[in-house]
Amino acid sequence: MLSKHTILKLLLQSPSQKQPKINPFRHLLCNLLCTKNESPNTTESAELPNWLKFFDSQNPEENFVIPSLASWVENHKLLHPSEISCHVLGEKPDTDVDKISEILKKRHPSPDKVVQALDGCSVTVSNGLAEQMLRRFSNDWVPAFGFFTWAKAQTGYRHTPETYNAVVDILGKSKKFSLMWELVNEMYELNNEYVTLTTMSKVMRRLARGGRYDDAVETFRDLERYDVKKDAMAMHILMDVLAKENSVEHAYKVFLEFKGRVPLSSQTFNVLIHGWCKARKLEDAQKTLDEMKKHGFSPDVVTYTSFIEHYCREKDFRKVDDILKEMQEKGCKPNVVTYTIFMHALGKAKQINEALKVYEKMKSNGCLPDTSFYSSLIFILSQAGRLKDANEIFEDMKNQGVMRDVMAYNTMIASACARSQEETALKLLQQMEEDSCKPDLKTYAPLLKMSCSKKRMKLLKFLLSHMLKNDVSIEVGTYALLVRGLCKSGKLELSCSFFEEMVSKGMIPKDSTYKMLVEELERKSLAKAKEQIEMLMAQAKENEIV
DNA sequence: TTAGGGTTAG
Repeated sequence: MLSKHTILKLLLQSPSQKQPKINPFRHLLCNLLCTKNESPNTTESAELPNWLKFFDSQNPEENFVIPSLASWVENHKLLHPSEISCHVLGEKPDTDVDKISEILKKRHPSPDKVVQALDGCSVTVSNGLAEQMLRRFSNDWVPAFGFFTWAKAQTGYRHTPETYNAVVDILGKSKKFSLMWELVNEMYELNNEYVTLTTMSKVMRRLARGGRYDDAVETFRDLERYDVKKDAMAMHILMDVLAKENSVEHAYKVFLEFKGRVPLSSQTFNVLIHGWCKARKLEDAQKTLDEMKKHGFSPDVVTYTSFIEHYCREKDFRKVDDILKEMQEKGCKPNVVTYTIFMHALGKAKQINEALKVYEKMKSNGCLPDTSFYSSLIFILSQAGRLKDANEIFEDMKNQGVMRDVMAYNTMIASACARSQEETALKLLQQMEEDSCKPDLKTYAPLLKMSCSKKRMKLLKFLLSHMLKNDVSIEVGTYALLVRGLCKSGKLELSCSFFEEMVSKGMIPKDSTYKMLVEELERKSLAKAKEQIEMLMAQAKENEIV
């Protein structure tokens, strides 16, 4: 029989990377156990692993699961997940995390220095702690890698494949490719089951994003060196990565090279067709479609939707109608993704009434809207200035049993910020927390922008600490936003300090950002500061070459 | 892990 403590621990573990935020079912069960203060009876406890499996197999965004959940949440005063883990499991609230963060936040010049700084700090590392720190510093490879190295040396602690994968990704993101490879090799030597397709997908994606397409392909060719199978799934991932990172040509080359060795499916062709469409190479997409048919595969809803997306991008809505007609003739039903793309494009093209007609058509075809669909709808409505309608849809999502995800919240927050409605925006941020919906960078961007333009420095400070608390790591775009925003509001000193922080993290400011700041310093005759910024920029560019 | 996600500009 499992103790209550063990049950809660099980519930609080994040089941997978795919669901970094706590599954609402788990959340709910935790609360039931905590608030009722009853020890669960034996049958329930024995059943728990099965229940967990069931919960995790449910997509929390699916429609059918939520109505009952929503009313549960209404009727029970839910604790925030962090409160559960702190108070019920008797763990200290966040002090270890804060302690390490304080050390990591100081700008150390190298991972070695980070290790030195961490040495002697009395913290016991756990897997949860490591995951959180790596998330928190995921755009900051020096402290992340330093922490990782330090943790590895702690007695009684061992990194999981997940933390290894996280660091592989962080290094790849910062284009520290040789360090990244060293780590992959280390993983494999440590345990030949540590390196998986998940690991290698990250490697391939990061290489491709860095423009190293051939290296990504080479990684695939060499997969078996790490005991990872070179199967259709791996090939699809590689092709998808290449196509998404702007080289569908490489994806096609991969297809040609391996099509005789790996079983093809409609997915193989769909990846390519989507890639060609995205690259606006319609003729090639068409050719691949012909090839698909030759191999005996009929175009499916994914295939058609890729073409629809292409015509939406071209704002050729007549062609979209043609394709929809063809789908109907072939008995291929559009789904919620198809409708979302079409509606969103019409909305963006300022044809809001046409967009709403798509919504009506979808409903009449018995296709249920999902979270993403509603988010899109809210977006186009607020873009069209129909705030009341947007708000209504946002409220209605709950009643329809559809979870409100980050995107829906982000849209609402951005819309409030665009209208300088500080209070509304912050209330939404708070509501998000209560909904245990984790904010991301896009949540904060409009808020940060607003606090810069309104010269609300206290709010800015609050937001930055809020971000840290939520493990949202600041990246180039956010810094650019802060530097420009503060510069425009005449907060030059602060603007400069963010510029400096950005460079110290190895990020390269955009020329436009740099120019704006320098010109402003010039205008205010702040020669010294200007010199400092020029020096930093030169330094940043130098680092880029190395 | 085949398709949907908003510009950082006045």
